[in-house]
Amino acid sequence: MPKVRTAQETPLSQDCDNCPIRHRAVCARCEADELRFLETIKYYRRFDAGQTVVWSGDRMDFVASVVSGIATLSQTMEDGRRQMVGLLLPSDFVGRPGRPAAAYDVTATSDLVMCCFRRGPFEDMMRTTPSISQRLLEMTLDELDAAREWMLLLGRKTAREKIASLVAIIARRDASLKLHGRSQSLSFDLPLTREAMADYLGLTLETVSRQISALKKDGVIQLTGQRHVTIPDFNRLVEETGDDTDGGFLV
Amino acid sequence: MPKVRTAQETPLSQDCDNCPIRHRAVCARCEADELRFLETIKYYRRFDAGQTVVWSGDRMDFVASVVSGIATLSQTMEDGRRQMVGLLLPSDFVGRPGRPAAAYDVTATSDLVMCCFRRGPFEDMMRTTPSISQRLLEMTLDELDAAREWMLLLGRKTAREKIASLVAIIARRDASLKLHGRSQSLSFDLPLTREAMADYLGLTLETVSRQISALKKDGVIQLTGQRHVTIPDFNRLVEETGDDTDGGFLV
DNA sequence: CGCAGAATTGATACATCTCAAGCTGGGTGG
DNA sequence: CCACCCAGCTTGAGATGTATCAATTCTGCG
Repeated sequence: MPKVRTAQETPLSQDCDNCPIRHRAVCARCEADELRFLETIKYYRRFDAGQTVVWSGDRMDFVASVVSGIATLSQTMEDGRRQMVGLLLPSDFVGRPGRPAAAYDVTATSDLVMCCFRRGPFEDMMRTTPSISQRLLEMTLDELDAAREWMLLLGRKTAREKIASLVAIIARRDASLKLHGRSQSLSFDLPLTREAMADYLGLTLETVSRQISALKKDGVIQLTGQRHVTIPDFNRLVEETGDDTDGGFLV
Repeated sequence: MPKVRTAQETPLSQDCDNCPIRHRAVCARCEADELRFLETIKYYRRFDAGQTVVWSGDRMDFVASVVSGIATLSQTMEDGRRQMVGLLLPSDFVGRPGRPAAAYDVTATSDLVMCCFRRGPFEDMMRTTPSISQRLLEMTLDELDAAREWMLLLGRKTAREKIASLVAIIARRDASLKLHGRSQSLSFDLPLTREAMADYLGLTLETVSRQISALKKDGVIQLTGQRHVTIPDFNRLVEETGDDTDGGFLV
């Protein structure tokens, strides 16, 4: 039967105008002439699910946008304890202008396509092109808010609240992509293994599994197979997250 | 004996040239004429230790730099669980351009002086002055790195490692202010109560107290009174943090 | 001197981790 | 085509680190 198709096989256009993340990525505010320049310093790279994009400490000669798929940022301690510190979705930015080495491990969680910009020319462009650096500032401030939300989760939430929060975040993102209404029942695949969820939530994978089972038993979520989730009542799920039920949601 | 002097009593110059944070704050890269403009939109505010600067959700018509003293950013859940998500030291930036309301509680941990810029004019200036927005981007990227380091601490470190990490961070900052050599014995005051440390570390204050006692008993730190700490061997302390002993330290 | 806030210390409870065994589903080789 | 295999997942039993509840003890200050 057909072998799994690896990510390298399909070619990609260099054309920024038809790019699916054109209006959300770091280039969102660029004018036509600026895009033409970006096209000269960019190249696409594809990774299969599970592949490592870069290791922490490796030299990194590019910065990039996630075009499709999901990647994670994580840190590992000497004895192997691991903490995910970023979940990168399409349009998110990877790398730090001015920094020659990766500060975190970057891993493709699904098949992944990245739009890479050679770091030197990109840095030059940032100096002269406010539309790039202003957009990057905005995105970085959003990421900082998300990181702080995550600090509350890691420091103070219970295992059950952590799982509910993660499911709610994935549900929200999925809903925003599919443009559903809010209160009807939502249904989507979890893009992470139990182990990756554990790394994200500061738990063990056994605890993740137990809490998912508990939320299922209590009717907060329904599972089809191991990855597919249905949310019968989104408000009920939000109650389980420990967050304010009324507004105030960032990112 | 003399009454505690409240923060309001000493007047302050508006002169940016003599500002103690001139070369580290958001204005670090400004030219003389840009400073002259900033002087027209800025004002100082003082807060006593313990005072709240703003509450999460409050309207916030300014952004600001910490001139002296220490402030914290924190989030509170409905049932009172609290997590600190930022520790603001002199030269750090408070507030988000473009956001009309505070996203976090901001509290003065010590007597505090802030240099506030009216938000509207500051945002206008950002659009036209790359030296401001580029510096802000750099500072925000640094904060994001610090937040991610903190996520590792919150998600994966033991209580003992958390305390050691906090003490090491305060020691490093103190050393960088005083320009000590690295390995000689360091000595400084903890700028936080046990409760504030607990909020920072995702622990209870009892656990903080116990772990400080344990590090003291093991000779990793020495205590004079409840707040003053001496580090006889900085490398020994770093070993207790769980971090890589060799290089790779961010922020 | 005595009070109030901050910190320490003790005893116990409990959430999560750890170690271990078994399950499930999809791909593969015989 | 079937049995096997393996990664991913679930479940169980017991260990352990931290929280919780409750007394004291410090310390600075009025």
